[in-house]
Amino acid sequence: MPELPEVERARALLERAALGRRIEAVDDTDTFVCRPHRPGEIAGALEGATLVSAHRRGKVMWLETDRDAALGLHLGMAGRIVVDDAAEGDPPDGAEARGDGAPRAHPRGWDRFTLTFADGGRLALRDKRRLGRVRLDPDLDGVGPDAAEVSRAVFRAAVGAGRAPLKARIMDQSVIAGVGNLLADETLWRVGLSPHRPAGELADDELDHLRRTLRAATRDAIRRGGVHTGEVIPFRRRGAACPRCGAPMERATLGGRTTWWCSEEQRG
DNA sequence: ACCTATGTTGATAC
DNA sequence: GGTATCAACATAGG
Repeated sequence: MPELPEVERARALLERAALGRRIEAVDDTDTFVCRPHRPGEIAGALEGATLVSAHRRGKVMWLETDRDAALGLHLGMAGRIVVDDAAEGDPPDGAEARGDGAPRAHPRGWDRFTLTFADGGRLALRDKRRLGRVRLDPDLDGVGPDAAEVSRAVFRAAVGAGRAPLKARIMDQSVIAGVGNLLADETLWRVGLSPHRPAGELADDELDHLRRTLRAATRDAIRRGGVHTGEVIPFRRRGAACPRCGAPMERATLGGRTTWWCSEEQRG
């Protein structure tokens, strides 16, 4: 699930539901999710601290505390943030208990990291695949500028270089941060650019158009609830036709990820 | 049963 | 250094 839009919604949930609360206990016993920390290390740094702010760059989130320690959170491939047993996007409280709402996406058994607050509530990283990650004081050195905020000049210089295919370039988190597989396909389809174009061959006006469209696609996805709400996402399947022009959608593996594009509007 | 697929990233090899 | 490939995890589905 989680690309920039999902992470931003998770960050907003943390901001409105977790700030100001005091941490009483920490479960950091999943050594894969909490690597390279030892069990108890994160707990020792955070127990007794109060959460004061929630931040994001690309797909990396972190919570600052009233101590010297920050709590880094990465949702990986399937992670969600759950506060007081409600995740962002869940049906209203009580719906599940009454049996008239959609079931929660993941049972509590997939909580890989948990903060228990002094008020009795809890915050969890719920992640069935365990590819999410929790770290103290996360290192942001290798994370490029946020895809939703990068300036035109920086975007031109960063994205318009190299001979890797355009799709691989915009998914490179050290180049710009936040774009994943679905947002990349959605954005390139909206612009009408081939995912195979060598990034360094793009003209400045193409890069500007790409940046504008990426920001629009990102905004739309945040507002609508996630990258799966993209216009072309339902057409990423065998036999589908482009919803704009009717030409066949094509598929290939690019940058290690399954890529779909319109055979007509996104010619190389 | 067996094979593929999946929104991520990081280590490794060329 | 930049780029490509595979492995890490745990499912779900054909």
